[in-house]
Amino acid sequence: MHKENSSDALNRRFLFKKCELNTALNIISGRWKAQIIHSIHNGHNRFHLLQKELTNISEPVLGRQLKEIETQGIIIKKEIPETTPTGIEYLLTGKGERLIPILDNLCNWIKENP
Amino acid sequence: MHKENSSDALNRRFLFKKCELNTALNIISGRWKAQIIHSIHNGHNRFHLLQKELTNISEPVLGRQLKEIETQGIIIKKEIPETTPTGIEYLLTGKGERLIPILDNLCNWIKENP
DNA sequence: CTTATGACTAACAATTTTGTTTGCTATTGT
DNA sequence: ACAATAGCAAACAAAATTGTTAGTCATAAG
Repeated sequence: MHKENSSDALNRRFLFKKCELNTALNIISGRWKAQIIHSIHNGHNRFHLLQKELTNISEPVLGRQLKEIETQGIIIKKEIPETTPTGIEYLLTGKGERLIPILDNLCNWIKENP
Repeated sequence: MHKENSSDALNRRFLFKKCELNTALNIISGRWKAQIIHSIHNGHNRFHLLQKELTNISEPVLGRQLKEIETQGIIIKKEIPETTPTGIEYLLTGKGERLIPILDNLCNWIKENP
């Protein structure tokens, strides 16, 4: 986990204070996070659908990434009634939705500046 | 370094293929990179100026981050003539300049969605 | 002749991130 | 009875990122 007072942790906090840009990047820069957010936006909004989309991801890894972006308020979980076992839907929050165009810009930036 | 065939490396490549978004994020998601790009844009375009801006960064770390964003074509180095020791200026390339508004959007996104 | 400057680099250690193995829940289909 | 489904979680191992220590070069100032 985190060591609170390692140089690494101190530097991370220094950057968070310096500019919100670093906070934002911290949220979306995990290995699968941006892709998960995009995939949910494209309708792959169930655990097993995401597993299919992200061929090589393992269950614990997907679970962790989902939990982290949930903690950051990018997605929320919603139980689907009358399903067994109880299905869970992932939905983008407003914050999450407003991130989508920025991710698209990033995508186009690379396409136009290879 | 890199292990070419570790699961981690394979997954990274899977994502690069899946969507350019992941390539873009890979370029800017190092600990200091986005902040360095922004600082250069704001005129802190010398090695020693960046060191002052990023209080706690060490020289080897700054050197590495600069080299990486140079390799990605975000910045270029330029010798300043008639200086001893020879000074180096860092300049954003076109690709780098076109990244700035996107970083600003990310910054505003967090400010507006805390 | 020692120290300072500007701009690094290699080698190594600390820390964090990512991935793996194993196990769980409750219900339905065979 | 047994496997299958959907959706996880803890504990651990592997790998990558980040930070540290020590050194380089050429010139100029004290």
